[in-house]
Amino acid sequence: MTASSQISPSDGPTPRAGDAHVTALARALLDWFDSRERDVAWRHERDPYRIWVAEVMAQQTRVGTVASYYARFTERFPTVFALAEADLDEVLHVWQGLGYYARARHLHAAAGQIVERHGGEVPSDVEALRSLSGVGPYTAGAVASIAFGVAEPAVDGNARRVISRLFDLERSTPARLDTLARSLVDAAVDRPAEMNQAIMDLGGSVCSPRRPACGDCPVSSGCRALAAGTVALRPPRREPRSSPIRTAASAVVWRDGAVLFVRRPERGLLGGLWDFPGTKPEEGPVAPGDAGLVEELRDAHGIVIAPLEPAGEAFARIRHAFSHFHLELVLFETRWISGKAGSVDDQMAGSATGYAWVTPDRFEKFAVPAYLRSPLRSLGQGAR
DNA sequence: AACACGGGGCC
DNA sequence: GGCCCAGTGTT
Repeated sequence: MTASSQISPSDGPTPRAGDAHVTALARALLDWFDSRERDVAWRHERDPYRIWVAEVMAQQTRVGTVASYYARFTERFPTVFALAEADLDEVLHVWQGLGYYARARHLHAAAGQIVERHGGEVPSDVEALRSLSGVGPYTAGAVASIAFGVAEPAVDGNARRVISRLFDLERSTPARLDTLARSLVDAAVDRPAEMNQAIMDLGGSVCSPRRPACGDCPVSSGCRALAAGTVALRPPRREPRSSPIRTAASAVVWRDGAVLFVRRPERGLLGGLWDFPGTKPEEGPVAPGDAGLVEELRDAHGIVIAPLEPAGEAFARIRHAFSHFHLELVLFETRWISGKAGSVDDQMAGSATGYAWVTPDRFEKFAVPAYLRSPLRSLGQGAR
């Protein structure tokens, strides 16, 4: 049995904190949350540091994907101090494959800020949290409420959908969502953590984007969008953005049984990850062949490689979808002739110089974009 | 206000 | 194989 039968639909204008609709919603959501099997491992966490890490990982990423990364990350960096003292390169390596690498960079930077400003203790104050790198309104509210019991809303994408539907919001602006989420948190006396998680979990399960299971919903009788028949319209979908095709060529440069890795700039796409040297992705559906590859390595890296055969066969062709463009990457195997970029023996050159000659047995020690994993496996199998 | 920023799951 | 998802920082 759910508490939904106790909720009467209200058709009034703007709901206010403390009104009967909000009170009934809050009670039903808490009842539902309390009776539910918790399906998220870190919901049992009490350590603010670990809660913070989990919330940052959960941004933009499904919980099922996060789980193994979370286990590895917290094992390798068990405390704020461990994270603050680590090399960014190693943090990125643990983060490899999770995407949105700025999160890892900000997490690392924020650990240093917590050590400096707060003696290594994650702050409970929302403003202090908000001033940390990579901590925005959502993460600040989530950590404050879940780790410290502070009565602050935490509006992620799931909460946004749930609230937009419960209150049938035509336009769900951040300010509007914050006000309504806060009213629910305030109505859940002394249980802000459970209230926020109930809302988010509902959005992550019953109140899904496409096929909400309104028949199983603990607050269906208080859902104004359901009553109005507008569930599918709440929240309004953002119009899809165009995703142009960009093409690029990269070089697998062999030298004495090792391959040249270059470190990508910390800012920007795949920032701080290791990559093959090559041309910049340029718009256009036409395959670039090897055009410009030899010149690019000479001009950008001061490395001379053997000229590619005119009809040189590509080692691999990769298609990878980013959220805002499609990458078509062609890899060519080639030989080093001359140029700086350290030596094969100097294995420590990597992080400091941005260049590393890497033998296949060490490929896995480098953080690379997900789309290079498969080609790297192939390279490792055929020894040169 | 609009855009940059990954990768995986779903249909 | 294309579509969808969605916090924070930057501009």
